Amino acid sequence: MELLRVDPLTAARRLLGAVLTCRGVSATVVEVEAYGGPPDGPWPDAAAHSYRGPGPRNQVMFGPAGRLYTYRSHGIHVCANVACADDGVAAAVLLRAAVIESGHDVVQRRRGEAVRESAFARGPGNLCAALGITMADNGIDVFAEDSPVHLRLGEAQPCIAGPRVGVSKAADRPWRLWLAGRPEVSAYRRSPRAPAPGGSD
DNA sequence: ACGAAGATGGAG
DNA sequence: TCCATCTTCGTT
Repeated sequence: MELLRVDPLTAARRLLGAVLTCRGVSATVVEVEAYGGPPDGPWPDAAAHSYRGPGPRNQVMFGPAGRLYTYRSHGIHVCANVACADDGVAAAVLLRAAVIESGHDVVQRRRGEAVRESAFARGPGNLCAALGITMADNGIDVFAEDSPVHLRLGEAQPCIAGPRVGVSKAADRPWRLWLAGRPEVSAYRRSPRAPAPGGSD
């Protein structure tokens, strides 16, 4: 996908407003985080899974743009990224929150009756739970017509940037982007292990 | 081989 | 603030 063959921050901007369709649900992406870049290149990112080189878990980050990179977080949750940049360059954009456009009944069933609509896909783990994305989806091309997880890019939209959530390295780098005025965007929580704000980054 | 930390989320 | 749960990684 040509539009995502760019650095992760630019790709993140292009993914805001994109429509994700998967297993009976479609949703508009409203919050993302950029990750990656070569460790010795112009975009070194100590918080990225790719920072210490390719391995079984993160190999999709090193592949072509437009592939889904899923990983398990804390042994419990599934989180999803879209790989970006050129083939061979490790970079990806984490999908952090979305607005459900259709399939509300399906999402309510998946997330539980007590969950409110604004929290349906708030947070990367909840987003995957709502859309039915699992670890079996790792590596699929989200721009292929017959893909079970499909993405359609939208129009460029004005967005706000701030520090990434939950990372202890490069904690102040403003690589989290979101659309203004959206209640579905997750709350900012700094990692308790991150050094004091304003430290080296 | 062992232990700590982790791109989280929900409860207290 | 704490904990569930398990994989990955750094250290012994």
